[in-house]
Amino acid sequence: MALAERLDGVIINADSMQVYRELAILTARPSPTEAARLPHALYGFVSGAEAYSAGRYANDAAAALAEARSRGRVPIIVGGTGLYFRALLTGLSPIPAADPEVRSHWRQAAARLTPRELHAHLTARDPVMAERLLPTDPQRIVRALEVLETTGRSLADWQRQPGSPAPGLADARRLLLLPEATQHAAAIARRFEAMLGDGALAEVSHLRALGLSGELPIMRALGVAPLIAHLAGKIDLEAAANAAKLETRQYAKRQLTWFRRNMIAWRPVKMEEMQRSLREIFAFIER
RNA sequence: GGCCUCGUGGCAGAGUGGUCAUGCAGCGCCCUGCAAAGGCGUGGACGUCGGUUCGAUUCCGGCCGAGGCCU
Repeated sequence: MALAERLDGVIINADSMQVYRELAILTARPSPTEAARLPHALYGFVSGAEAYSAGRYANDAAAALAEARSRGRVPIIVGGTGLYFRALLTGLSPIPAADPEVRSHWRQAAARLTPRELHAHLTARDPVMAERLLPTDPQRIVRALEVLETTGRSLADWQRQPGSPAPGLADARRLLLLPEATQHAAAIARRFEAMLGDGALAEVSHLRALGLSGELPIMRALGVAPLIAHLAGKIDLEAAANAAKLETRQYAKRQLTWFRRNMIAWRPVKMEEMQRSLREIFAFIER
């Protein structure tokens, strides 16, 4: 927010869950007040009934960047989804979107078959990808199968073609906000309690009433499953909160593993020091 | 005071005279269109002291601790 104000910027989302309309509190989306104060893009604009994707994000974000440019605003891309940043900064291989029917066929197959059986299908059709993927990884096996079937070419083949970064990001300044490790668990707990105080339970209750499939990404947002279990009378609120905090900690850990590996050249900023470092951060951005 | 049951890794929970429980958590890691997803790997234990035995977490005894019943 401080950067956006200073630079006359627009804040563009890079978080896979903050795109969904139905979940504002639980995904820690910018509040309506914040959103009114400064231009924001790609927040809460997708129905939870849809499965959004990195591919769609790459297109939407490129459009948001172009729009920012045309208005003379500085784009400030903010979020925690490493793959979305990769999609923007490195680009994804130019693979056509999977045919919806083919996709749903293989996803249903995945629900019915064991991962190994699914993998056997892949081995029969695309030995190269089958070799590359573990027979225990149904999600990626499905992806390989649907790409092969809709395009007639192996995913391995497609992935040999490098993607291209979104235009204008070559000289992007990259900041990596990092939590203080020893205080992270406590911060996560506090954040979840605050979400409950802000009405997360009611939000999930509305989401639950939509009766969406549990397979959809929105239903896998952190805290959704435990809060639904509580609403269904299966566990008490404290147990639900503990479960939500636990899955958040586990997610944060995976996230950090990704960052360590993929965001090596980013400039680290300790979250606790962000306020104090603002001047320094401005200098880094504006150099 | 007596009798009985029990005492396994952070937690739950099997089991055995000599070889591995397992699950969860923790820790490490992977990642090109569901990524807040999906997947892989991994340390750590048998309350304590003695006895029996080639060998005891496993059998026997003392002690300590927990629970139950009786007085």
